[in-house]
Amino acid sequence: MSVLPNRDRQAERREATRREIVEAAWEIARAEGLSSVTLREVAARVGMRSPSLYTHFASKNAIYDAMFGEAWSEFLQVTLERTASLPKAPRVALLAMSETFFDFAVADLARFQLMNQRVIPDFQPSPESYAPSVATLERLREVLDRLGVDQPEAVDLYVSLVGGLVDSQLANDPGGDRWRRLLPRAMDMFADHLGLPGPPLRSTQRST
Amino acid sequence: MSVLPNRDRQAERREATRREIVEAAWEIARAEGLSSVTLREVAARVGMRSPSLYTHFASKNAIYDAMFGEAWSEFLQVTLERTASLPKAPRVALLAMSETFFDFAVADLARFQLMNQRVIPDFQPSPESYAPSVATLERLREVLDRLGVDQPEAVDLYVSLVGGLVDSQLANDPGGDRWRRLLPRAMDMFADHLGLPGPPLRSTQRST
DNA sequence: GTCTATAAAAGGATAGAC
DNA sequence: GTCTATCCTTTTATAGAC
Repeated sequence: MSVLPNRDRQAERREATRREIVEAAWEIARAEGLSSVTLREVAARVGMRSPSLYTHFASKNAIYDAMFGEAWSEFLQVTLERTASLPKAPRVALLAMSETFFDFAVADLARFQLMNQRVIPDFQPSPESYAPSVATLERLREVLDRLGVDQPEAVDLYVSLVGGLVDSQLANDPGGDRWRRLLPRAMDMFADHLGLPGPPLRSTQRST
Repeated sequence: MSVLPNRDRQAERREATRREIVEAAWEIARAEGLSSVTLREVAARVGMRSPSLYTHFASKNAIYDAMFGEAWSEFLQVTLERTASLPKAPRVALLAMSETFFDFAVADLARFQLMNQRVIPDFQPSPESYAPSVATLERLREVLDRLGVDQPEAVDLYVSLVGGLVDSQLANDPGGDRWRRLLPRAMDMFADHLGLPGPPLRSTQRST
């Protein structure tokens, strides 16, 4: 019957409600597009009226902000797990990482747009929500460096290369694998360029 | 004083008004974002009231459709001009093309989003507006083939590579050139991968 | 071809009762 | 913490006069 446990339970309940709201917003974003998220529909999905959302979020953009932070936190976690133990061979490791990133990005267009593109004109992530994205890139640099990708420009090139394949996949063949199948070739190209050791991931093939 | 000249003038005037409307929509899209285009503001910019727009376009999405078609037509024209006479050396030609594409894409975020990303949830381009994008890719395949990039997968890789650099530039360094500077390196990497002849575009540099 | 008037809906956000 | 009530704005689109 002490006070603190009650406070804890209240805080937990509050946090759970916040999560419910954000999850409802994700559902709408996935189904109807990021810009189609409305407070009314979010509220309806959690069994509330829209004004009640203001108890938990200061504005609609605050919900987008929570979504942004959550998405990058998830990606950071995926990154940390995937990079905790990588294959020794640099090329194999590069491919494993790329496939992880690719699959995460391609699994959810709305999430990808919120994380990496500027779809909501007046939305700017807060420093707290931005932090996990910085941490992710930091971790990526660290791992790439250990694989022999030690030039900053090469890291930029790697990010662009994988990101470009994701983009093409989402834009031109959503749900398919036309660009995902290019990952081994792309990683070989990249590894060859940097002179990374090891046998090629795929047998070199001629055009005819 | 014949009839047909009058008809012609009317048709010209009508077409000019359509162009004015689309140009006003572009201005708003560039200034406030693609999804912030509203009929009221478009109308205001051309000195009309919003209902009058329906004389020229059946719906708001019809305006987006005209914008989409116009953007790809411009890009097709830029592509045709740039590829009409290319440097003989494959690597130099690749770089020249990439720089043209990159600069066109990076010059206008709203245009890039409308052309290549799915920012407006319920917008689907009409076949007529989609046509110039098909023609552009066709022309690209043709030119790349002549440069020695004759595998379909290599074309996909090229498109992703340049597109990824554009994406990174727009997302992480808008207005800058951090990723544009990587174009020569990226083209060398790509050319090396395909065994294209010619000296590298940039001197090979070590990491230390 | 453009206007006024207006529909009809939906949007984000606030005030104040409970 | 959630509600009702409501504000005020904005949105796309239509009807009908001129």
